This record gives sequence, structure tokens and C-alpha cells, in this order.
Amino acid sequence: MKNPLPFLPTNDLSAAEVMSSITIDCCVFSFEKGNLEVLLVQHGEGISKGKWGLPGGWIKKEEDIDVAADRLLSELTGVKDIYLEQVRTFGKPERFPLGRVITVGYYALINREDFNVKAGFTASEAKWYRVKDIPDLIYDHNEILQASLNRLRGKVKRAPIGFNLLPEKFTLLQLMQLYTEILDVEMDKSNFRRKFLKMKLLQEAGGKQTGVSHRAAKLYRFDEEIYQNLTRKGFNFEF
Amino acid sequence: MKNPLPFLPTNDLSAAEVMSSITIDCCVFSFEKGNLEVLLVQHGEGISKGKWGLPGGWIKKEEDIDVAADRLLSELTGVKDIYLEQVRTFGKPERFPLGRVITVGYYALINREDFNVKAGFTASEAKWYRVKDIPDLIYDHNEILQASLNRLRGKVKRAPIGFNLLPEKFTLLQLMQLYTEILDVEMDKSNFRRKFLKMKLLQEAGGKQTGVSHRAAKLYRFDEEIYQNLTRKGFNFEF
DNA sequence: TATACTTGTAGTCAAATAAACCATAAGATA
DNA sequence: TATCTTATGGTTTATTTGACTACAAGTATA
Repeated sequence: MKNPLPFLPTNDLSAAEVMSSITIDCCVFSFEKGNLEVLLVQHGEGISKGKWGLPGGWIKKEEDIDVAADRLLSELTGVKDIYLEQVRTFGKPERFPLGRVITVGYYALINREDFNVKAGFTASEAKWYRVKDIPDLIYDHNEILQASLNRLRGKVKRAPIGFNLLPEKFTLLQLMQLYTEILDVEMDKSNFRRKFLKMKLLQEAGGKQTGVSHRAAKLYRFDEEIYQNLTRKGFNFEF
Repeated sequence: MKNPLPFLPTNDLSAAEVMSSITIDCCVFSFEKGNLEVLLVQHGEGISKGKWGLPGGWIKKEEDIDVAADRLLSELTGVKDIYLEQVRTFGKPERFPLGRVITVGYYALINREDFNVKAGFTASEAKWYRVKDIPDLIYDHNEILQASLNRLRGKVKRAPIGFNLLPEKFTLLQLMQLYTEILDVEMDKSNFRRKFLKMKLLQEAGGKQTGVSHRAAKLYRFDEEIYQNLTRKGFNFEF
């Protein structure tokens, strides 16, 4: 294959020089009991048997990489329409020990209630880990996870994607704890409440918390339509 | 090559199914006479002869992709130590008409004063275009450019990378015009000044503007060390 | 030399925001 | 009933913003 992009003064490179394998690796985040967690899978064979890593897989020949990421996630979690965002592509020559493999990192946000580990995985093969307590992972997966976390921390301040980690109805305190956990900052309950309500992004869902041994909080839901209107006018979160 | 990542319940894919060509495409931005511009190159042969596109090239077999981007840029512009940031990887199956080619998009910021088109390019082969006035580009390069611009607009509000587009010494008005141009918002001279100086990121460079037919403004320079200190403590731009 | 013209630089003031609190409400539990 | 916990609504003060005014420091030109 002759270099079809002859607009740089480099020598042509043969096909063998430029062909690579490309994979996808994905950080699946969820929020459980106040902790941000990520789904790891255990290798069953090969040189890294027993070690944990991010779930991932190959991109098919005629498949968009975003579509491939979506497919892999659906296969893995059984959930459709997952929030998914490309983070960055990792391509150190030595990152994969058996050959040159470039990987595209993604992160996904899912509501734990919807989640079911798909058939094919047993409990010992996939497990949630708190992001504050991650073991040594295979290859460069710690680096991919760190980059994904950084991206998530930035994004959560600019768009209300945090809702993807919560059930449909949630209390303001749950929402605040989500931000507290992701951003690792303390917040004032009262000020958070005022600030968030002023944005008018939340609808009262009508009900109240149940099963708590204190005054029950109102439940809210996120209003997609209002969000779309606000973003059109240029909108900015900050906490 | 047997699938070395057997931790997803998909069927193995043959090597032919997963090998791809990978390229890099780069938006090189500069700031000239109040306009943000991007460097485009013209195709000399092939099906898109005569059309303009982003400069790019192949990643070598044993080369990190960030390193490859840096190499391509040095070859193209003759400038070393360019500010370079990966934007995103583009992988629609049909994006490149002659086969599956996945490309990693980067953007770079350079100071126009340092820039020289490298030997191998004649004036007709590489040209600066205002980002407000971009023609139809080859393949998906308009999309890559748009994504790069969006990334630049976000980043410039969070880190002082705009300095990479300015000469070493610059006036506050030049700096403001840079932000005005990139973010496409009007600003108040006096308020911008107050806000920026309060950050204490700028050092007085000691001299004054020359060759202007009005009161000459003080020259400032960006202080890398102060910036590092501030970012350690958690720092946030907003305009 | 005087005057106009242009941009630089400093400051004012009212409105909006943020941060740190305080107080009461609404339940559950003992 | 008293007590405990979280929910929710306010207050107060300091800080930041945005709009605007005024004067300084030069150049150009009448």
C-alpha cells in the first residue's frame, strides 16, 4: 500500500511499518454507597493470568470505534444506551508485551441498579473496585484509569453527566455526595443545595426517601429538556 | 495472532480483522494580526489532488504516538518543543476512501515568529488559513479541526496555554485579543487587566511596546514557575 | 506649539456570588 | 416526651463581577 497521504516530506513506509492492532479499553464507573467504583476483570490465561485489568476488546474491521466501544460495553454489562466518552489513545510501543497494540481509552457511567454482569462472567471474573483502592493492573491500565478519572473530574464540573451514575430519582444529599466523592472536596450542604437548585436543572419527582431513620428528603429527577435549553445558551457548572 | 485479551466473551477475530493503518493529523494553530489561524497543506496527487487538508503522517512501528506527532510537527515547521495535545481518535470505517485508516487528532500551538515552513514545501503547498474561513477539507478533516478548536477553547480557560501562541514578550491587550479571538467573546479592557494581573502569573518584562502611534504598553512575560506553584494548589481560569 | 486622537492604566460603584454560619422543621427512636 | 439526625430555609459578610468614568502618556497633525 503506497502512502496515500503524500503531503509530508517523509519517506514512504511499507505496510508492515504502519499496520497495528487496535483495541478499546474502558473504565466503567458506578457509584455505590458513597464510593466511586470501577469495574475490573480478571485475566484467565496468558502471561498476566490472575491480574486485573480494564475490560476491553478488539475493534472490528468495518466498525466505528465509538460503536465498537458501545458494543463491548453492552456485551459486558447488559446495559444499553450507556454514557460513553472517549478519553485518549495510548500508544507506547512497549505498552503491550506481545506486539504493537494501540488502545483507545473510554470511560462509561452507569447506574448500578441497572447493572448485571453478563453471562460468561462469574463473580470471580469481574468485580467492582473503589477508585481509591485500585490494585496493580495489567499493561498500562493504571495510566488509562487515571486519565479517565481526570477526564471525569473535569467533565462533571461542566456538564451534568453525574446523573448517569444515580438512580432516576435521588435526593440532593446523594447528588452532593456524588460530587464530593468524584472531586474529593468537602462541600456545605446548604450552599450546594442553593446553588444547584438555582440552576433549575432538577424537577421534583414527587416522592420522598423511604427507609431512613430521620426526616425523609424530597426526591428529584434530572430534566433533560431543561438541560438542553441551558446548554444552548452557554452554561457552566462550577462547585 | 490469537486474541491476547481473552477477557471478553466475544469470538476471536483473525488478525486481518483487527489490523489497521494508523495516522496522525494535526491542527497547527497560530495567532497573527488578531486572527487565529491554522496551517493547511495541499495534496499534490491522488484522488484529492488540489484539495487542502491537515498536515499528518504515519506512525512508525516502534514509535509512541505522541513522539510521532512531535516528529511530524518538527519536520513540518522546523520548530522544536511545540505545545502539543492529543484531541481524539477518529475511526469511522468510511472516513478514508482507500481503506480502513484510523487517525489520531492533535493540535499544536506555535508562535508565528519562530515558524518557518520546512524545505520541501513551497508556498503553494502549505498555507495559513483563518479558522473563521476554512474551505472544504479532505476526508473528515473539517471534523477534526472542529474538535480541536473546541478542545482549545475549553483548555484555554483552564490553563495558560495561550502564551504558546504569543511572542515571549507581549502586552496585556495582545493577550486579551487572543482570548477574545479564541473564545469569540467581547471583553472589557480594564476588567480583563484587573482579573489577569490578580492571578500573578505575569512578570513585567521591563520594556515597552515600540513602533505604535500611541502610548506604548508595558511588556509582560509568562512566568512558568509561578504557574506551576499555582496549579499545585489547584487553580482555575475563567473569563 | 497646541490640539486632537488613540490606547494604556487606575479607580469607582452597584449588583451578583460565594463562604461560613445559624435556626428551625420533620421525622425516627428510645 | 425528650433526643437524635438529617432536611431545608435563612442571614451575614466578604469577594468578585460588570459597566463605566477619568486621567495618563504618547503620536500625529494643524
